[in-house]
Amino acid sequence: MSVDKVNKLAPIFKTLGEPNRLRILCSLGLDCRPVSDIVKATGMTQTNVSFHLRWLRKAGLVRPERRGAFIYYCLPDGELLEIFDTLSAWLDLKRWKEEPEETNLAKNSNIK
Amino acid sequence: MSVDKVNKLAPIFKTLGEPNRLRILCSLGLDCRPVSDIVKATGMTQTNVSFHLRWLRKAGLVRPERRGAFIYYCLPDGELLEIFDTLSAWLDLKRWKEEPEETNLAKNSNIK
DNA sequence: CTAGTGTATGAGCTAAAGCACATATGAGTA
DNA sequence: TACTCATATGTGCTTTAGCTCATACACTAG
Repeated sequence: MSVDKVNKLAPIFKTLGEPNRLRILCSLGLDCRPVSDIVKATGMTQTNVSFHLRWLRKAGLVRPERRGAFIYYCLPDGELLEIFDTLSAWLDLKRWKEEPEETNLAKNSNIK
Repeated sequence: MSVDKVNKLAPIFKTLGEPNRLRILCSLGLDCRPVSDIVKATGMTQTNVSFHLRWLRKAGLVRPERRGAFIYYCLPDGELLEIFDTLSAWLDLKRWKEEPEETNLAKNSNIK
């Protein structure tokens, strides 16, 4: 994988790596929703939702759309959610087992 | 998407969101490589590579395997890299355009 | 125009991440 | 055993992310 790809993907992963931002994407699903809906759905403060929406906007993962006094946010499409599912399934099957509680690679030679 | 899935995915995304960690995964590809190889390939310091490898281990994305004096690191399989490609392609096609340099949603009503 | 609602922004605090230096551990070798 | 190489860990520093409070901005209704 190229340097370019790393530079493109890392900021996206970083954006997705914050649980509240992932919850916001989650709560959007395939619909467009106003901020106030997201606030209700997630239980986060309005300020904090707006804070994270800025990250998501800058990452290009959501788009704001004003409708009267409200600003609706939408995902580009459903594929991102599908990628989440693919990754989730992969994690369940393939991920290496967690190292047993604080394995100290230097102190225990339990590796082979 | 459920709360469980968010709790499972967010730490993975967070792990992948650090450019140096992504570069390390990158430099592994489908092979198993010793730390010293990663150091050479990435130009990072040994300390820093070890620091990030710990994150990757805890996330279950790499596994250490001692071979003599060396410790080799491997990915579980190639699917993770494929997921990267899928996401990368999606970003190229579907991602919303970045908001024009510091668009201030409060100050400009250029949103329809 | 004024008041009220919805949302974004700025300042400031705190906790955590990223990094390097020094050092410890573990394996191989003489 | 003692020495060297490969890698991990501990400590401390600096930067950044996440959060909240207060406030500004945009729109609507009267």
